[in-house]
Amino acid sequence: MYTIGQVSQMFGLPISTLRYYDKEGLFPEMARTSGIRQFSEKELEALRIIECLKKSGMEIKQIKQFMQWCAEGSSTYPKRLDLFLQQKAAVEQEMEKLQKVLDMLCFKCWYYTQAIQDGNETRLEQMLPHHLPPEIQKLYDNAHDTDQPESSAS
Amino acid sequence: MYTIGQVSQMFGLPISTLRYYDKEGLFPEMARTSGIRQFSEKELEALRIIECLKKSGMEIKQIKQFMQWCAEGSSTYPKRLDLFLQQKAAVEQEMEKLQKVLDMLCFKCWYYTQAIQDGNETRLEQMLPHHLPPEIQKLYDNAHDTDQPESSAS
DNA sequence: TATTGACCTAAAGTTAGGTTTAGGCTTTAC
DNA sequence: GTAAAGCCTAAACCTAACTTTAGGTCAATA
Repeated sequence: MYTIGQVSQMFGLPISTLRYYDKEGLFPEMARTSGIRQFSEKELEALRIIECLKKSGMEIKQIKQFMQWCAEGSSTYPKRLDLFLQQKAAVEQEMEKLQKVLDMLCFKCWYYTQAIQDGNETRLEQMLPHHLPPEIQKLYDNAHDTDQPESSAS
Repeated sequence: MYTIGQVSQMFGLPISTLRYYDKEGLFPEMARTSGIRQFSEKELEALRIIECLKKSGMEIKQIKQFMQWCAEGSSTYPKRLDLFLQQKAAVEQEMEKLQKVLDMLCFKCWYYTQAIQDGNETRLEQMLPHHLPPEIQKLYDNAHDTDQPESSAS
């Protein structure tokens, strides 16, 4: 069993954040002795999951839902599996987007390296939409191939 | 030249957001005719960069700084290059963190698939910290190897 | 002529995820 | 016995990034 101060140290989270999570219902089964929170191994694992789900883009309210399912027992295994499958897909999509962002950033790094060498952007502007060096063209095209919410058809 | 409504359509962004970006100084050189904003190719590329930098975790204020450097001319090429190098490193780090998140999610998917088959978690709890199947153990270890802000030494 | 649609501004409102403040208990060190 | 540490609550406050509201201009269409 750990106090809130110990858990704060272990996870590098402010005490106020831990209390906030508790108030939001993220530790539905946490014990108390004369008002003082008792973090057990169960709450530590919950905290690991909370950090994971937060980074995966999930909101506190949905995480609360999950923690309640955990408290409800084995009948909610399928719901919990679904949730993790969903978040897995969401993170995979997020990583694809970040790869595109990275391509844009790499392109810009190349671009400004050239601009510094040339002292201006005239040569670059001439190469611009389609006459870049092959490797750079790939980055540029990937970064600029907008996957907009198309209106398409008709 | 495009109107704000056209740009809103093209990028799938609300008009209010475009006006907000303008008010925050993200289009320092945008033209107007009798009060009406004229988005040129320059502003469209700016918008692509804005979306990229935002996804890379940068705040509006910092993006404004960058846009001002662009308006200042060739003397700011080195600053702009630095900024992109920095953001590139930030995104690479973010992707590493997301990979860890993904490992945790994959582990949990496996875990609940097993739990559903077994009907309970007793078998899983016995395997738990170190006796998981090799592939799963990797995921678990990677997800649980906390890179906390250690106090270390002494 | 009047009404519709697309643009404009300034200012107030919203939301999530915390953080801070103010006041209070309880236990251990001097 | 008193004061410093560590715990508690409720409620107010904060920030970023938008969004909404209220009121106004202007051009083209019915």
